[in-house]
Formats: sequence, C-alpha cells, structure tokens
Amino acid sequence: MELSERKKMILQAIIEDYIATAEPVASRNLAKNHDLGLSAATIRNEMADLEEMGYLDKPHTSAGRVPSEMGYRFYVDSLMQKYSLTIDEIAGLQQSMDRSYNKLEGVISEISDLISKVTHYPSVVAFPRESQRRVRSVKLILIEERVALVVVITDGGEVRNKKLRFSEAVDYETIDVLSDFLSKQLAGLGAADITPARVMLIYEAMGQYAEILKVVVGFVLECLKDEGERLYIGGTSNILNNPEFEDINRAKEFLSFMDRKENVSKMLSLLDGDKDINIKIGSESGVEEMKENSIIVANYSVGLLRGKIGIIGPTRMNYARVVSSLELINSRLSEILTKMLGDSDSQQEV
Amino acid sequence: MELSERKKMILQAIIEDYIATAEPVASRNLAKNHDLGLSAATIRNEMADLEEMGYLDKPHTSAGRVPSEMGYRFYVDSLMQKYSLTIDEIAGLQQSMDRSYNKLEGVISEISDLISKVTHYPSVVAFPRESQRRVRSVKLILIEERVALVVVITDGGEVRNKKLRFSEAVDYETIDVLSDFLSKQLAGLGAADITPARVMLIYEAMGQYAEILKVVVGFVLECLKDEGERLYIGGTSNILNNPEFEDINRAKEFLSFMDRKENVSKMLSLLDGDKDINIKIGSESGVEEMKENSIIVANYSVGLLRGKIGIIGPTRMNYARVVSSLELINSRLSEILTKMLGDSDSQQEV
DNA sequence: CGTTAGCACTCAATCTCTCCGAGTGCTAAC
DNA sequence: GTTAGCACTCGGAGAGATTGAGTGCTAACG
Repeated sequence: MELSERKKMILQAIIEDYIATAEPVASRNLAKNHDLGLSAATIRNEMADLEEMGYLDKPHTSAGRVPSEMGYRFYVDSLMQKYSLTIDEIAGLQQSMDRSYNKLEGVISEISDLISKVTHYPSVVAFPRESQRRVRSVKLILIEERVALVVVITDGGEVRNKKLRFSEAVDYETIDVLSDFLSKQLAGLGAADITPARVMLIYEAMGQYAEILKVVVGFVLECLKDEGERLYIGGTSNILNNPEFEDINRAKEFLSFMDRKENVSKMLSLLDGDKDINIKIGSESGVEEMKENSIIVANYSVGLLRGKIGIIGPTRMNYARVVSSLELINSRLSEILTKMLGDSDSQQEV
Repeated sequence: MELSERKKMILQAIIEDYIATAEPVASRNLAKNHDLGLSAATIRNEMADLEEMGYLDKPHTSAGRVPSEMGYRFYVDSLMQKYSLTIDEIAGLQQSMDRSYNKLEGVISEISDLISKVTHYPSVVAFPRESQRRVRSVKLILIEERVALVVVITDGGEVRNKKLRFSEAVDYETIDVLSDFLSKQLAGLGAADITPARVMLIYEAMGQYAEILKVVVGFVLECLKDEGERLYIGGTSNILNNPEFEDINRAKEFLSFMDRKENVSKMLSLLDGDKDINIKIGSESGVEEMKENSIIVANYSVGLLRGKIGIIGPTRMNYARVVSSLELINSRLSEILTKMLGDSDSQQEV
C-alpha cells in the first residue's frame, strides 16, 4: 500500500524530530514545530494509520510515537534528503585531512578519529587489503654474514619482509642466485598456484639449499594468505553520549561487543562489498547483539586494494549527516592512499 | 608514627574486604568475618584512630570505613601479600601464551586481551621500541625499472622499507653502488650524527644522484626518529563491571580518556621506566582525570628494545592479583619477543 | 466527508513522606 | 585496656499521591 504524500510528510517529520531529540514525538508538538497546516488531531489520525501500517511504534499509550525499523528503512530509502555539511565543517574536514601522512597505520587511525569526531559515533576503519594476492617479486638480501632478508612484493605493491638466519655463512653470489631463481619461479603466482608439487620442483632444482628455500617459500605463502581483516576501531566512548545508552547494562553490552575486533569484523563481513554505501538498520545487520543499532559503511578501493570505513550507532541515528560525512572522508581517503601506496611512498605492513 | 601490629592487621582486613566487596566496611562485620579476637567496639576505636591518622575515610557518619589513598599506599608497600594465582589459572595462562606468533602486532594485541581477561581491567601494552636508534645498514634494491626499495635496518634489528620511484630508468650497477656507498656512510650513525654538513658531503660525493640520495637520507632520518609511543589498549569495557562506574558520567569520563591514545601515552610517560613494577594509586599518577583510578605497569625489555604492559582500574583494585598476573605475563612476553625479534623471525614495523 | 475541538482516560515519572536498618560514637561497667 | 549497651545519624527503599504529557474517541463544523 502506497503512502499518501501527507503521510510521507508526517513520517519524515516524526523521524527527523525523533533523531534530533530522542524523545517520542507527540502530535501536538509536531503541529506546533512544523508548518504542516494540519491540526494535532488530524496528525493523530494519520499517526494511528502509520502505526497500523508498521512505520511507527508506541512505547506506551500516553507517549508519543517512535519510528519502527521499517519506518527508518523507508526514510533512508525514500525520504532522506542529502544533508549538506556546512561550509565550516567541510573546510574543517578538508584541513584535518590536508596534511602529509607517512605511515599507513597513522592514516587509518587518524581517519578513524576524524570520523568519530565529525559524526559523534564509534568508527571503524578496515585496513586496505588485496583480495587475491599474487607475487610480483621475491628478493633475498644478505644483511649480515648469516642473516638475510626476504622481501616479498605483491601485485598490489605491498612489501613485506622477514629476517632469516642461516646456520652457516652464505655468500653474496649464492644469495643472488637463489633470489633470481625464486623470483622467476614464483612471479605471478597466487596462493592457489603454489602447489606442493610445484614446491617440490623448486626444492629439487636447488637441492642443497632446500632448507633455506623451504623457509622462504613458507614466508611467501604466508604473505599471500588472506589474513584476517585488520581493523581500527575508535571513538567507542562516543556511544555514551546517546541517551539510549544511559542504561549501564546496555552500554556494557555494546562496548564489550566493540572491544572484540572479531565481532566487528564479522559484522562487516556480512555487508555488500560493492555498494558505495551500506546502511543496515537494527536487526538488518543480522547480528543479534546489534539489533538495536545501525551501521553505515562505505567501501573504498585503491588499485587492487579495498577497505571499508564506517560508523556504528543507535538506530536513531542521523543517517543523512553520517552518509554525507562518510562520502566526503571516503573520497579523500582514497586520494591519500593512492598517493601513499600506489606511488613512491612508504608502505610496510605486518 | 608507627602503626601497631593490631592496627596493621585491622587495616589490612578492611582493605581486603573493601577490595572484595566495594562496600564500606563495618566494625561488626569485620569482627564477624575475620578471626581478630576483638570485639566490634574495640575495632571501632582502632578504626577511629586509623581514620584520624589518614589511612581510612568515611563516606558519611553511618557508613562503614573505606581505605584512603594513603591507606592503599601503605597496604601496597607493607601489607600486601603476594597473591598466588591458582594452578588452573597459571596453566590457563601458560596455555594461552604457548603458541607461535608471527606478527608483532598480533602478539601485542593478544597479550593485551589476555591481560584484560585475567585481571578484568582495561589493559595497555606499549610496543617495544628502541630509545636511541642507530643505522646498522641501508640497502637499495631495484624492483622495477624505475622503482627501488630502500631498506633500513637499525641496531636493534628493526627493518623498515619504502618504495622509491625514479623519473628515469636506473640500472642495477648504479643502484648497487649507491647502496654500498650509503651503507658505508651511514652505518653506526644515530639521528644526531646525521648533520646537515655530513649530508652535504654525501650529496657532493655523488653529485648526479643527489635527488635520489636526498629521498633516501630523508627516509633514514625518519626511521631513526623516536616516533610517538605505539600503544595497544584493550578490554576497556571491563571497567564497567566495577560498581564505581555505575554512574554513566564517570564511565564516560573514563572511557573518553582511554579512547585517546595520547592521554594514555602521556600517563605512561610519567612512570619510572626502570622499576619492574610501577604502582600509582589515585592522584599519584599525576593525571587529573585519573585521580580516582590506579595504574599498574610492568616494564619489559628485549635486547635494546623496551616496552610496557599494564592495567588501569579503580583505586579499589585487587593489587596483589594484578601484580602477580602481570609478572607472569611479562616474563613470558619477554621470551616470546626475544624469540621473535632477536632471532630469525619476521619483524616489520610501520 | 475530511478536519478539528474538546474531553476523558492512561500511564510513566517525580516528588514527598515515612520507615528501616546499618553504623558509629560515647559512656559506663568489667 | 576491653567490651556491652544505647542514643543518634543518615542513606536507601518503598508507598502513595500528584503531575502532566499524550492519546483515542466523539461530536460538531465547513
């Protein structure tokens, strides 16, 4: 059943009032504060309809109305207008991000803090990572008589290294030969391509160095493995500014959940990785503990790398504002990372 | 003025009761629950003395007594007995830590979680870092026609790298020459030794590559710089299990403080870096926001690297238990890190 | 027939008042 | 010096009573 224009208008007004005040919205206040050209009594009738249709809830008889999950969903899909950050806010944001970063870790944590600062909600940033890593090159470098460094560079340009200690001295030439050999053997391969059979061939070709090769190949495999999502979670205490968390038990429940990265990671994994912006309202997230909260996440990608930024807050959330903020920050983050990872800048990861 | 043995005994009983229950301790209960061989009235007299001497506080006339900061301090210094973790607890801890780690990041976060799990307080772990870094060696490796990798290895064995893009192709020989030259020039130097004058000499000796050298030397300096302490903070929601944080505002204050790493970092910096175990009770920490909380921190060191692990909680804290737990975890952490960093294992940092 | 005014009714929240019990401090007896 | 006993204090819990914000319904109005 279609909503009449008037119902839409009223629903929107209720939701926006409720987002702003966190108090159930009463018909009289609505008539007073919005120029709807309707009396409280008429609004009451419409409200009763909207409640029957499932867009509104009533905490108890003599309270105002509160949006239901379905109400929020309709609002987000059809009613929500793009919120424009103020010039000052945009300028502030630009300025915060307009500086040089030199460590990935630093970018991620600062972006996370920034998101929390702007939205006043706990923020989550997933480190960029490649979905299907392949080896671009492998290098062995002798750094001491018995210590070499294995450096693995992937398709996407990630660089990782590991120290390797030998039981006896190895000379430069040997290391170079091994280095070239391995690079040729492994270049272009993904984790699935490095089969035991192929590994055996490598060992056989360089029989006397099998021990060394074993460690190196092991490390390469480790680099290619799609490790668990690395997350930065910040600003969790912001949740306490929301009246729905005045109850210490609810706060505890929420914060315990956020304390464990695997929880958050699991929640993120349920999102669509292709959509620009994902909005999950209440139980839509599919995570029991978060059924009273909403999550908004933007996906970013830099070359082959992809990641996520987002926030988590009560279902009564300023969706419009969060979406705009995330969009702005997201695009700037892509720029920063492109410059940093794609180009000539430092890049090391654990 | 010296405390009589009897006063000490009573003080200890009061503090331990209070730590266990979080309720002001009454004379009658003390007489009942502890075998002091004294009547409640006598205990009341002693309590009055202890209060006058500053070891106890009274929330209001008809409540029991509560330890003062001075009382806790005396307890920690003179009365506290080593708490023995149960066999099961120790076994559990050992088991949790008895597995192989392969990333520093992972060790730190898991140790932090473990501390929180055992103590039920928010935990803090500072990443190991060198105080006075020196260059051990610098390598340049060509990974593409116009892209080289700078690898800097410090005294303590930390490895860092950065990609470097050239405007025109550079051949292997040149890179090797530059690599050797730089390694010789910079080996053994600390940040303070790399003066502008010395840098000029380097540029002059290799005039035509000044541009490249500039970037490399810049990166080396960055590696040597004593960057801000890197921290992992975990289990913050544990604080909410303590009745002193039932007041949402107090909880918010605490959690906001913990949300900002720089706050915690500053607090840690005020501690003695040489003591095995630091205990700061209430206002002793010198941090206004934490004047109702205590902090217990153990220092660890691995070769040239040093770091800290600890917890933060209400002044009414199980000091004995926390100290034992930290000691145990600290020694095991040193072993793990020694194995991981000192030896042949992976090690990369941002 | 949609809209509105008016009124009865509901219900959470708040306030007040009382009461209770846990504790202390003091005094007097042991 | 220790203890029993008792008066006094004070916070906390509980019971009503009160308030006021809201709704739902009905009847009148244009």
